[in-house]
Amino acid sequence: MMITDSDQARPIPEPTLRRLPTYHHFLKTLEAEGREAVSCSTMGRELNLDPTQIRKDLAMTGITGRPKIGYVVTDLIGAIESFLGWNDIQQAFLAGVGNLGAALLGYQQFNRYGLDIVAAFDTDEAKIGRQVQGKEVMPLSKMADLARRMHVHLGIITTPAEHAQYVADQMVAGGIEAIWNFAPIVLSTPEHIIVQDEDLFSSLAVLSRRLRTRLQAMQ
Amino acid sequence: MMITDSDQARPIPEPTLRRLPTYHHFLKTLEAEGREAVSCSTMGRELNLDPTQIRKDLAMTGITGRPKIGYVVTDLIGAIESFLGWNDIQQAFLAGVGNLGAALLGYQQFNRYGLDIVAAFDTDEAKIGRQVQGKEVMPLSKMADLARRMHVHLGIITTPAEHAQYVADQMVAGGIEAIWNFAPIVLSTPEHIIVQDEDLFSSLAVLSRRLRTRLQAMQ
DNA sequence: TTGTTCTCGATATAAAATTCTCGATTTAAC
DNA sequence: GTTAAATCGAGAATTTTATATCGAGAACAA
Repeated sequence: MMITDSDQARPIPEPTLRRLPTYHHFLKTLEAEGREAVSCSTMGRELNLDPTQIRKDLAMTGITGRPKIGYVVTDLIGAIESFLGWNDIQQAFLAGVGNLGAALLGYQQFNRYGLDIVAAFDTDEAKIGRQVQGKEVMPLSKMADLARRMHVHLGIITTPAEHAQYVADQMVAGGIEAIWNFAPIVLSTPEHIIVQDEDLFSSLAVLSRRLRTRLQAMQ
Repeated sequence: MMITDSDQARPIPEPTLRRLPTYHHFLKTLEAEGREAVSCSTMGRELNLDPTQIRKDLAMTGITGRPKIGYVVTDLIGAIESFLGWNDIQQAFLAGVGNLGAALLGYQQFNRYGLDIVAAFDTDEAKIGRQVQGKEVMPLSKMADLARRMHVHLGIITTPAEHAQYVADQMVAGGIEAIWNFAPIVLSTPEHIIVQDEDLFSSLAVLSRRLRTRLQAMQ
């Protein structure tokens, strides 16, 4: 019987998933330099991580290394990409063409990481019909219907907090399976919907607290 | 002897810090609705979190609740804000006026969360001298010196990965204490510098993997 | 060939975070 | 008053995550 990573009984730890892109990026630079192989010890030194932790993370992708050598760089990159599903590109809709929404629309890099934002939606009449980063902004009212017809499974919410729940409801109505939510609220969605929150303020809180503690210690 | 939260011997768990803004935002909406008090059970139901976990998180801020009642909403908001240092506003420099950098420059909300981006820097001649979101873009070469003269302690990096390390070095040279890093690389900085990484791709990885697993399960 | 060094991978241990349990306390209803 | 319901706060138990240990395998130098 063939063993694939989807046979894994236990879900992948989220900390592991969050570290994989770090490895991926580092490996890409190694690849660009022409490095053939790399060990966890080397990576650990560069990335300030425990080598054992890296080894366990990488093992999750199903790849195996060789004693004394480590892992083949290109294989490792491929393993991470296929593990994360970055090979088959997902089409996505984005709702909320403000500062952040426009920024995400312009992130060409996403195309290399499994994500293609194919359309943007907003309720602001001034924005509808205009092109932002080369993508046309359409009325939010058309989103659900279009999502269903185009079989789009992924939605990105970059609206203000107060509109995020409505947008999420529309996405669910349109048959969207997963939501990348940049609004700082907890969305209420059916059980089966995958929601990934990306809250800038969470990150800012960690930073603020540390800096405050530091500055206070210095008086 | 007065006990303040800075007397805490043990560092605050990062997961706790990351959840505090979630509570804060929820409490703000309660406040707007005129709610006087709230219990952990109520919050837990709304935010899909364990009430005990919320209770422990809130206890970190030093606030105390009352049985049967819960916490006073406005007190709680104040406790979180002062705990995170969101009351005294930090001036910050931002380097890298691309899509994301420009978006952050336009985030007026930051002013209410202890952050004021006072200047932006870039190496692109086409951007230098221009106003972005009402803030003038200056040459990166002037950043370190200005940081020192203006006593700016916080730097935000929104450059492409390949320039992030150089920018970080400049920030450190300018006496900056803390860096909010949006570039997807691990910065190498002196021990005492606080670095908070905000990697969109980490978040995307979690989402990608879950969606891939889901779609695969459905064939 | 033989010994040395490096690294993987499995297992064990430790630390951190979450969840559960329960007594004490307060409010509000009876 | 007395009782019932709700909730806090402290501590225990569980789960998850991170780190340490160690044997075996592979490359390389002598």
